[in-house]
Amino acid sequence: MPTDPGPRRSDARRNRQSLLDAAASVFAQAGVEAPVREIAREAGVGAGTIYRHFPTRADLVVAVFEHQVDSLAAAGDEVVLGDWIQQFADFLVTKHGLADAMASDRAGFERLHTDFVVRLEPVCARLLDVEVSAGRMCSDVRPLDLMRAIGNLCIGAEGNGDYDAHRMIEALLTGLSTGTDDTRRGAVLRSR
Amino acid sequence: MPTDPGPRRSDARRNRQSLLDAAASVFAQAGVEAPVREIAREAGVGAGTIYRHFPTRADLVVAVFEHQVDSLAAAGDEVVLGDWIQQFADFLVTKHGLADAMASDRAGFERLHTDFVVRLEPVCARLLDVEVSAGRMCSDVRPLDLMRAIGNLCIGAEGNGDYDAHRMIEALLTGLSTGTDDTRRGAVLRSR
DNA sequence: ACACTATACGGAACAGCGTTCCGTTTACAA
DNA sequence: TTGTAAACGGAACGCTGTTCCGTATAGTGT
Repeated sequence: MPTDPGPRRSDARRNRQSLLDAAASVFAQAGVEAPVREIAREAGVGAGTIYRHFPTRADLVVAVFEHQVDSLAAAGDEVVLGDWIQQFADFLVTKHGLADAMASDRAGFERLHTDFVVRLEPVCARLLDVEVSAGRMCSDVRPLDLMRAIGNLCIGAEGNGDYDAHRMIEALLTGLSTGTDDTRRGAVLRSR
Repeated sequence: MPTDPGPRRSDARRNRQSLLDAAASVFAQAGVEAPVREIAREAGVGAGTIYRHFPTRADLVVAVFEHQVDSLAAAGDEVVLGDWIQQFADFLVTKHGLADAMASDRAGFERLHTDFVVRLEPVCARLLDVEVSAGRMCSDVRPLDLMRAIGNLCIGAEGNGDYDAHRMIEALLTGLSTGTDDTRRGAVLRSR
Protein backbone atom coordinates (compact mmCIF):
# COMPACT_ATOMS: atom_id res chain seq x y z
CA MET A 1 0.00 0.00 0.00
CA PRO A 2 1.71 3.19 -1.18
CA THR A 3 1.45 6.46 0.71
CA ASP A 4 -1.49 8.74 0.01
CA PRO A 5 -0.47 10.92 -2.95
CA GLY A 6 -2.48 13.80 -1.49
CA PRO A 7 -4.10 16.54 -3.54
CA ARG A 8 -3.29 16.59 -7.24
CA ARG A 9 -2.55 20.26 -7.67
CA SER A 10 0.39 22.11 -6.17
CA ASP A 11 -1.66 24.91 -4.65
CA ALA A 12 -3.88 22.34 -2.97
CA ARG A 13 -0.89 20.59 -1.44
CA ARG A 14 0.52 23.92 -0.32
CA ASN A 15 -2.74 25.04 1.25
CA ARG A 16 -3.20 21.72 3.01
CA GLN A 17 0.17 22.14 4.65
CA SER A 18 -0.52 25.79 5.51
CA LEU A 19 -3.72 24.71 7.19
CA LEU A 20 -1.99 22.04 9.23
CA ASP A 21 0.68 24.51 10.35
CA ALA A 22 -1.84 27.23 11.13
CA ALA A 23 -4.08 24.81 13.02
CA ALA A 24 -1.20 23.51 15.10
CA SER A 25 -0.25 27.07 15.99
CA VAL A 26 -3.77 28.19 16.78
CA PHE A 27 -4.58 25.04 18.76
CA ALA A 28 -1.47 25.51 20.84
CA GLN A 29 -2.34 29.10 21.58
CA ALA A 30 -6.13 29.07 21.85
CA GLY A 31 -7.01 25.42 22.39
CA VAL A 32 -8.70 22.89 20.14
CA GLU A 33 -12.00 24.72 20.44
CA ALA A 34 -10.65 27.59 18.35
CA PRO A 35 -13.02 28.71 15.58
CA VAL A 36 -12.48 27.35 12.09
CA ARG A 37 -12.45 30.83 10.61
CA GLU A 38 -9.51 31.81 12.77
CA ILE A 39 -7.48 28.91 11.44
CA ALA A 40 -8.47 29.82 7.90
CA ARG A 41 -7.42 33.41 8.44
CA GLU A 42 -4.11 32.36 10.01
CA ALA A 43 -3.45 30.15 7.00
CA GLY A 44 -4.49 32.88 4.58
CA VAL A 45 -7.24 30.83 2.93
CA GLY A 46 -11.01 30.94 2.76
CA ALA A 47 -13.27 28.97 5.07
CA GLY A 48 -14.40 26.72 2.23
CA THR A 49 -10.84 25.57 1.61
CA ILE A 50 -10.66 23.98 5.03
CA TYR A 51 -13.68 21.83 4.33
CA ARG A 52 -12.33 20.62 1.01
CA HIS A 53 -9.24 19.28 2.75
CA PHE A 54 -10.84 18.26 6.03
CA PRO A 55 -14.53 17.33 5.74
CA THR A 56 -15.16 18.33 9.31
CA ARG A 57 -13.49 20.28 12.07
CA ALA A 58 -12.65 17.08 13.90
CA ASP A 59 -10.79 15.72 10.88
CA LEU A 60 -8.47 18.69 11.05
CA VAL A 61 -7.86 18.08 14.73
CA VAL A 62 -7.12 14.44 14.04
CA ALA A 63 -4.68 15.35 11.29
CA VAL A 64 -2.88 17.85 13.49
CA PHE A 65 -2.39 15.45 16.37
CA GLU A 66 -1.76 12.40 14.26
CA HIS A 67 2.02 12.38 14.38
CA GLN A 68 1.98 13.04 18.10
CA VAL A 69 -0.24 10.02 18.48
CA ASP A 70 2.27 8.12 16.38
CA SER A 71 5.12 8.93 18.71
CA LEU A 72 2.97 7.97 21.66
CA ALA A 73 2.29 4.64 20.01
CA ALA A 74 6.00 4.22 19.35
CA ALA A 75 6.82 4.96 22.99
CA GLY A 76 4.92 1.80 23.86
CA ASP A 77 7.93 -0.25 22.76
CA GLU A 78 10.28 1.46 25.14
CA VAL A 79 8.53 1.95 28.46
CA VAL A 80 6.33 0.04 30.88
CA LEU A 81 2.67 0.66 31.49
CA GLY A 82 2.98 3.11 34.35
CA ASP A 83 5.32 5.36 32.46
CA TRP A 84 3.38 5.13 29.26
CA ILE A 85 0.18 6.10 31.02
CA GLN A 86 1.86 9.18 32.45
CA GLN A 87 3.12 10.11 28.98
CA PHE A 88 -0.38 9.62 27.68
CA ALA A 89 -1.66 11.94 30.39
CA ASP A 90 1.03 14.50 29.69
CA PHE A 91 0.03 14.55 26.06
CA LEU A 92 -3.64 15.09 26.86
CA VAL A 93 -3.04 17.75 29.46
CA THR A 94 -0.49 19.68 27.44
CA LYS A 95 -2.61 19.89 24.35
CA HIS A 96 -4.74 22.64 25.72
CA GLY A 97 -8.10 21.12 26.44
CA LEU A 98 -7.78 18.10 24.21
CA ALA A 99 -9.14 15.84 26.94
CA ASP A 100 -12.04 18.20 27.46
CA ALA A 101 -12.83 18.31 23.78
CA MET A 102 -12.79 14.54 23.51
CA ALA A 103 -15.09 14.18 26.47
CA SER A 104 -17.66 16.73 25.42
CA ASP A 105 -19.01 16.80 21.93
CA ARG A 106 -18.68 13.05 21.62
CA ALA A 107 -20.65 13.11 18.39
CA GLY A 108 -18.36 15.61 16.69
CA PHE A 109 -15.10 14.24 17.97
CA GLU A 110 -15.92 10.62 17.38
CA ARG A 111 -13.39 10.45 14.58
CA LEU A 112 -10.70 11.80 16.84
CA HIS A 113 -11.66 9.36 19.51
CA THR A 114 -11.73 6.49 17.04
CA ASP A 115 -8.33 7.43 15.73
CA PHE A 116 -6.90 7.50 19.23
CA VAL A 117 -8.44 4.17 20.07
CA VAL A 118 -7.32 2.42 16.92
CA ARG A 119 -3.72 3.51 17.29
CA LEU A 120 -3.24 3.45 21.03
CA GLU A 121 -5.50 0.67 22.23
CA PRO A 122 -3.20 -2.11 21.00
CA VAL A 123 -0.23 -0.42 22.63
CA CYS A 124 -2.05 -0.09 25.91
CA ALA A 125 -3.33 -3.64 25.66
CA ARG A 126 0.16 -5.03 25.21
CA LEU A 127 1.60 -3.08 28.12
CA LEU A 128 -1.33 -4.14 30.22
CA ASP A 129 -0.73 -7.78 29.32
CA VAL A 130 2.85 -7.50 30.46
CA GLU A 131 1.77 -6.30 33.89
CA VAL A 132 -0.98 -8.87 34.22
CA SER A 133 1.37 -11.68 33.17
CA ALA A 134 3.88 -10.49 35.72
CA GLY A 135 1.15 -10.64 38.33
CA ARG A 136 1.42 -6.96 39.09
CA MET A 137 -2.06 -6.04 37.96
CA CYS A 138 -5.48 -7.60 38.22
CA SER A 139 -6.71 -9.10 35.00
CA ASP A 140 -10.19 -7.64 34.65
CA VAL A 141 -9.13 -4.26 33.36
CA ARG A 142 -9.80 -3.62 29.71
CA PRO A 143 -7.41 -1.31 27.87
CA LEU A 144 -10.18 0.95 26.57
CA ASP A 145 -11.67 1.42 30.02
CA LEU A 146 -8.27 2.28 31.41
CA MET A 147 -7.55 4.78 28.65
CA ARG A 148 -10.92 6.41 29.03
CA ALA A 149 -10.49 6.69 32.78
CA ILE A 150 -7.03 8.20 32.41
CA GLY A 151 -8.28 10.61 29.78
CA ASN A 152 -11.13 11.64 32.03
CA LEU A 153 -8.86 12.19 35.00
CA CYS A 154 -6.85 14.64 32.92
CA ILE A 155 -9.82 16.90 32.34
CA GLY A 156 -9.47 20.32 33.85
CA ALA A 157 -5.83 19.78 34.73
CA GLU A 158 -4.55 22.39 32.35
CA GLY A 159 -6.09 25.61 33.61
CA ASN A 160 -5.86 25.34 37.38
CA GLY A 161 -2.62 24.24 38.92
CA ASP A 162 -4.57 23.12 41.95
CA TYR A 163 -5.85 19.88 40.53
CA ASP A 164 -3.11 17.26 40.30
CA ALA A 165 -4.15 14.81 37.62
CA HIS A 166 -0.96 12.75 37.87
CA ARG A 167 -1.60 12.15 41.53
CA MET A 168 -5.08 10.81 40.81
CA ILE A 169 -3.80 8.65 37.99
CA GLU A 170 -1.18 7.23 40.34
CA ALA A 171 -3.94 6.39 42.78
CA LEU A 172 -6.08 4.77 40.12
CA LEU A 173 -3.20 2.58 39.00
CA THR A 174 -2.45 1.67 42.58
CA GLY A 175 -6.04 0.67 43.01
CA LEU A 176 -5.90 -1.51 39.93
CA SER A 177 -2.64 -3.13 40.89
CA THR A 178 -2.48 -6.41 42.77
CA GLY A 179 -0.61 -4.98 45.70
CA THR A 180 -3.72 -4.64 47.79
CA ASP A 181 -5.56 -7.37 49.59
CA ASP A 182 -8.01 -8.65 47.00
CA THR A 183 -10.74 -9.40 49.47
CA ARG A 184 -11.09 -5.71 50.17
CA ARG A 185 -11.46 -4.71 46.53
CA GLY A 186 -14.93 -3.48 45.65
CA ALA A 187 -15.70 -2.42 49.16
CA VAL A 188 -13.07 0.10 50.10
CA LEU A 189 -14.32 2.62 52.58
CA ARG A 190 -17.85 1.38 52.15
CA SER A 191 -20.26 0.89 55.01
CA ARG A 192 -19.55 -2.15 57.12
CA MET B 1 -32.65 35.81 56.83
CA PRO B 2 -36.09 35.24 55.27
CA THR B 3 -36.63 33.14 52.17
CA ASP B 4 -36.38 34.76 48.78
CA PRO B 5 -39.82 36.23 48.02
CA GLY B 6 -39.35 35.43 44.32
CA PRO B 7 -40.96 37.41 41.50
CA ARG B 8 -43.56 39.97 42.51
CA ARG B 9 -46.27 39.14 40.02
CA SER B 10 -48.25 35.92 39.93
CA ASP B 11 -47.66 35.24 36.25
CA ALA B 12 -43.94 35.63 36.82
CA ARG B 13 -44.00 33.11 39.65
CA ARG B 14 -46.07 30.73 37.53
CA ASN B 15 -43.76 31.00 34.55
CA ARG B 16 -40.71 30.50 36.69
CA GLN B 17 -42.11 27.23 37.94
CA SER B 18 -43.17 26.19 34.44
CA LEU B 19 -39.64 26.79 33.25
CA LEU B 20 -38.14 24.72 36.04
CA ASP B 21 -40.54 21.85 35.31
CA ALA B 22 -39.99 22.06 31.58
CA ALA B 23 -36.23 22.25 31.98
CA ALA B 24 -36.18 19.23 34.29
CA SER B 25 -38.20 17.27 31.76
CA VAL B 26 -36.14 18.34 28.76
CA PHE B 27 -32.83 17.81 30.55
CA ALA B 28 -33.90 14.31 31.52
CA GLN B 29 -34.88 13.46 27.98
CA ALA B 30 -32.34 15.34 25.88
CA GLY B 31 -29.50 16.11 28.29
CA VAL B 32 -28.33 19.36 29.80
CA GLU B 33 -27.06 20.57 26.43
CA ALA B 34 -30.63 20.95 25.18
CA PRO B 35 -31.29 24.28 23.42
CA VAL B 36 -32.83 27.10 25.41
CA ARG B 37 -35.58 27.57 22.85
CA GLU B 38 -36.75 23.99 23.31
CA ILE B 39 -37.20 24.54 27.03
CA ALA B 40 -39.06 27.77 26.34
CA ARG B 41 -41.36 26.03 23.89
CA GLU B 42 -41.99 23.16 26.32
CA ALA B 43 -42.87 25.69 29.00
CA GLY B 44 -45.05 27.68 26.61
CA VAL B 45 -43.12 30.91 27.04
CA GLY B 46 -40.90 33.09 24.89
CA ALA B 47 -37.14 32.89 24.85
CA GLY B 48 -36.81 36.25 26.54
CA THR B 49 -38.77 35.03 29.55
CA ILE B 50 -36.10 32.49 30.37
CA TYR B 51 -33.45 35.15 30.58
CA ARG B 52 -35.50 37.34 32.87
CA HIS B 53 -35.73 34.52 35.38
CA PHE B 54 -32.34 32.94 34.77
CA PRO B 55 -29.67 35.40 33.56
CA THR B 56 -27.81 32.65 31.78
CA ARG B 57 -28.37 29.11 30.64
CA ALA B 58 -26.16 27.79 33.41
CA ASP B 59 -28.29 29.49 36.07
CA LEU B 60 -31.25 27.49 34.88
CA VAL B 61 -29.25 24.29 35.10
CA VAL B 62 -28.16 25.19 38.60
CA ALA B 63 -31.71 25.91 39.66
CA VAL B 64 -32.97 22.62 38.26
CA PHE B 65 -30.36 20.51 40.00
CA GLU B 66 -30.30 22.50 43.20
CA HIS B 67 -32.65 20.37 45.27
CA GLN B 68 -30.95 17.21 44.08
CA VAL B 69 -27.70 18.68 45.29
CA ASP B 70 -29.43 19.42 48.56
CA SER B 71 -30.39 15.81 49.08
CA LEU B 72 -26.89 14.75 48.18
CA ALA B 73 -25.56 17.12 50.81
CA ALA B 74 -28.04 15.74 53.30
CA ALA B 75 -26.96 12.19 52.54
CA GLY B 76 -23.57 13.11 53.94
CA ASP B 77 -24.98 12.78 57.44
CA GLU B 78 -26.07 9.21 56.95
CA VAL B 79 -23.41 7.36 55.03
CA VAL B 80 -19.64 6.95 54.97
CA LEU B 81 -17.31 8.32 52.34
CA GLY B 82 -17.25 5.33 50.02
CA ASP B 83 -21.01 5.17 49.81
CA TRP B 84 -21.42 8.87 49.47
CA ILE B 85 -18.95 8.98 46.61
CA GLN B 86 -20.89 6.31 44.78
CA GLN B 87 -24.11 8.27 45.30
CA PHE B 88 -22.34 11.33 43.98
CA ALA B 89 -21.27 9.35 40.93
CA ASP B 90 -24.77 7.95 40.42
CA PHE B 91 -26.15 11.43 40.44
CA LEU B 92 -23.68 12.68 37.86
CA VAL B 93 -24.06 9.72 35.55
CA THR B 94 -27.83 9.61 35.73
CA LYS B 95 -28.28 13.24 34.93
CA HIS B 96 -27.66 12.71 31.27
CA GLY B 97 -24.31 14.23 30.55
CA LEU B 98 -24.10 16.49 33.54
CA ALA B 99 -20.54 15.44 34.18
CA ASP B 100 -19.70 16.11 30.56
CA ALA B 101 -21.27 19.53 30.63
CA MET B 102 -19.43 20.50 33.77
CA ALA B 103 -16.13 19.38 32.32
CA SER B 104 -16.45 21.15 29.00
CA ASP B 105 -17.59 24.72 28.81
CA ARG B 106 -15.91 25.53 32.10
CA ALA B 107 -16.48 29.21 31.54
CA GLY B 108 -20.23 28.89 31.07
CA PHE B 109 -20.82 26.32 33.75
CA GLU B 110 -18.67 27.96 36.36
CA ARG B 111 -21.73 28.91 38.36
CA LEU B 112 -22.93 25.33 38.37
CA HIS B 113 -19.51 24.17 39.38
CA THR B 114 -19.30 26.79 42.10
CA ASP B 115 -22.69 25.79 43.43
CA PHE B 116 -21.69 22.16 43.57
CA VAL B 117 -18.46 22.99 45.30
CA VAL B 118 -19.97 25.30 47.88
CA ARG B 119 -22.62 22.81 48.90
CA LEU B 120 -20.83 19.52 48.58
CA GLU B 121 -17.25 20.32 49.40
CA PRO B 122 -17.86 20.62 53.15
CA VAL B 123 -19.76 17.35 53.12
CA CYS B 124 -16.99 15.59 51.28
CA ALA B 125 -14.39 17.19 53.53
CA ARG B 126 -16.09 15.93 56.66
CA LEU B 127 -16.46 12.39 55.35
CA LEU B 128 -12.86 12.48 54.25
CA ASP B 129 -11.77 13.60 57.72
CA VAL B 130 -13.57 10.68 59.27
CA GLU B 131 -11.63 8.24 57.10
CA VAL B 132 -8.31 9.95 57.65
CA SER B 133 -8.84 10.10 61.40
CA ALA B 134 -9.68 6.42 61.39
CA GLY B 135 -6.43 5.79 59.55
CA ARG B 136 -8.18 4.30 56.58
CA MET B 137 -7.10 6.93 54.10
CA CYS B 138 -3.96 8.89 53.43
CA SER B 139 -4.13 12.48 54.54
CA ASP B 140 -2.90 14.37 51.49
CA VAL B 141 -6.13 14.18 49.52
CA ARG B 142 -8.07 17.39 49.23
CA PRO B 143 -11.87 17.14 48.99
CA LEU B 144 -12.04 19.25 45.84
CA ASP B 145 -9.46 17.16 44.06
CA LEU B 146 -11.30 14.02 44.99
CA MET B 147 -14.64 15.37 43.82
CA ARG B 148 -13.19 16.58 40.56
CA ALA B 149 -11.53 13.24 39.92
CA ILE B 150 -14.74 11.37 40.66
CA GLY B 151 -16.70 13.71 38.44
CA ASN B 152 -14.21 13.22 35.65
CA LEU B 153 -14.30 9.45 35.95
CA CYS B 154 -18.06 9.57 35.39
CA ILE B 155 -17.73 11.21 32.02
CA GLY B 156 -18.95 9.09 29.17
CA ALA B 157 -20.49 6.52 31.48
CA GLU B 158 -24.04 7.26 30.45
CA GLY B 159 -24.11 6.42 26.76
CA ASN B 160 -22.05 3.26 26.50
CA GLY B 161 -22.66 0.47 28.95
CA ASP B 162 -19.14 -0.72 28.25
CA TYR B 163 -17.36 1.77 30.42
CA ASP B 164 -17.80 1.00 34.11
CA ALA B 165 -17.29 4.23 35.98
CA HIS B 166 -18.04 2.70 39.37
CA ARG B 167 -15.30 0.18 38.88
CA MET B 168 -12.77 2.92 38.19
CA ILE B 169 -13.95 4.96 41.15
CA GLU B 170 -13.56 1.91 43.34
CA ALA B 171 -10.00 1.58 42.11
CA LEU B 172 -9.23 5.23 42.71
CA LEU B 173 -10.47 5.00 46.27
CA THR B 174 -8.47 1.86 46.83
CA GLY B 175 -5.42 3.67 45.57
CA LEU B 176 -6.03 6.53 47.95
CA SER B 177 -6.69 4.30 50.92
CA THR B 178 -3.96 3.33 53.35
CA GLY B 179 -4.32 -0.39 52.74
CA THR B 180 -1.39 -0.43 50.35
CA ASP B 181 2.25 -0.35 51.27
CA ASP B 182 3.06 3.34 51.41
CA THR B 183 6.57 2.95 50.10
CA ARG B 184 5.16 1.84 46.78
CA ARG B 185 2.85 4.80 46.36
CA GLY B 186 3.90 7.15 43.61
CA ALA B 187 5.74 4.51 41.70
CA VAL B 188 3.20 1.83 40.94
CA LEU B 189 3.99 -0.03 37.78
CA ARG B 190 6.67 2.47 36.90
CA SER B 191 10.02 1.57 35.49
CA ARG B 192 12.40 0.06 38.03
C1' DA C 1 -65.27 50.07 38.68
C1' DC C 2 -61.63 52.24 36.59
C1' DA C 3 -57.25 53.91 35.35
C1' DC C 4 -52.47 53.94 35.99
C1' DT C 5 -47.88 51.99 36.02
C1' DA C 6 -44.32 48.96 37.32
C1' DT C 7 -43.60 44.49 35.91
C1' DA C 8 -43.42 40.82 32.78
C1' DC C 9 -44.16 39.01 28.26
C1' DG C 10 -43.14 37.25 23.29
C1' DG C 11 -40.48 36.90 19.64
C1' DA C 12 -37.67 39.44 16.35
C1' DA C 13 -32.91 40.64 16.07
C1' DC C 14 -27.85 40.06 16.94
C1' DA C 15 -23.41 37.81 17.14
C1' DG C 16 -20.76 33.72 16.60
C1' DC C 17 -20.45 29.00 15.54
C1' DG C 18 -19.73 24.84 11.98
C1' DT C 19 -20.84 23.81 7.45
C1' DT C 20 -22.48 24.21 2.48
C1' DC C 21 -22.80 26.30 -1.97
C1' DC C 22 -21.48 28.44 -6.01
C1' DG C 23 -19.44 31.82 -9.18
C1' DT C 24 -14.60 32.74 -10.10
C1' DT C 25 -9.78 31.68 -10.55
C1' DT C 26 -5.89 28.80 -11.57
C1' DA C 27 -2.62 24.86 -12.38
C1' DC C 28 -1.60 21.62 -15.53
C1' DA C 29 -1.97 18.74 -19.87
C1' DA C 30 -2.71 18.60 -24.69
C1' DT D 1 -1.84 28.73 -26.22
C1' DT D 2 -5.93 26.98 -24.93
C1' DG D 3 -9.30 23.97 -22.57
C1' DT D 4 -10.85 22.14 -18.41
C1' DA D 5 -10.81 19.68 -14.20
C1' DA D 6 -9.49 21.07 -9.76
C1' DA D 7 -9.31 24.30 -6.24
C1' DC D 8 -10.36 28.77 -4.49
C1' DG D 9 -12.75 32.60 -1.53
C1' DG D 10 -16.34 34.15 0.84
C1' DA D 11 -21.32 34.84 0.97
C1' DA D 12 -25.10 32.25 2.72
C1' DC D 13 -27.49 28.77 5.75
C1' DG D 14 -29.05 26.89 9.98
C1' DC D 15 -27.95 26.45 14.53
C1' DT D 16 -26.67 28.24 19.00
C1' DG D 17 -26.99 31.62 23.42
C1' DT D 18 -28.32 36.18 24.47
C1' DT D 19 -30.28 41.03 24.07
C1' DC D 20 -33.76 44.35 22.95
C1' DC D 21 -37.99 46.50 22.72
C1' DG D 22 -42.84 47.23 21.60
C1' DT D 23 -46.90 45.12 23.71
C1' DA D 24 -49.78 43.11 27.32
C1' DT D 25 -51.17 42.63 31.98
C1' DA D 26 -51.35 42.08 37.28
C1' DG D 27 -51.82 44.60 41.15
C1' DT D 28 -52.76 49.10 43.31
C1' DG D 29 -54.58 53.63 44.44
C1' DT D 30 -58.61 56.11 43.59
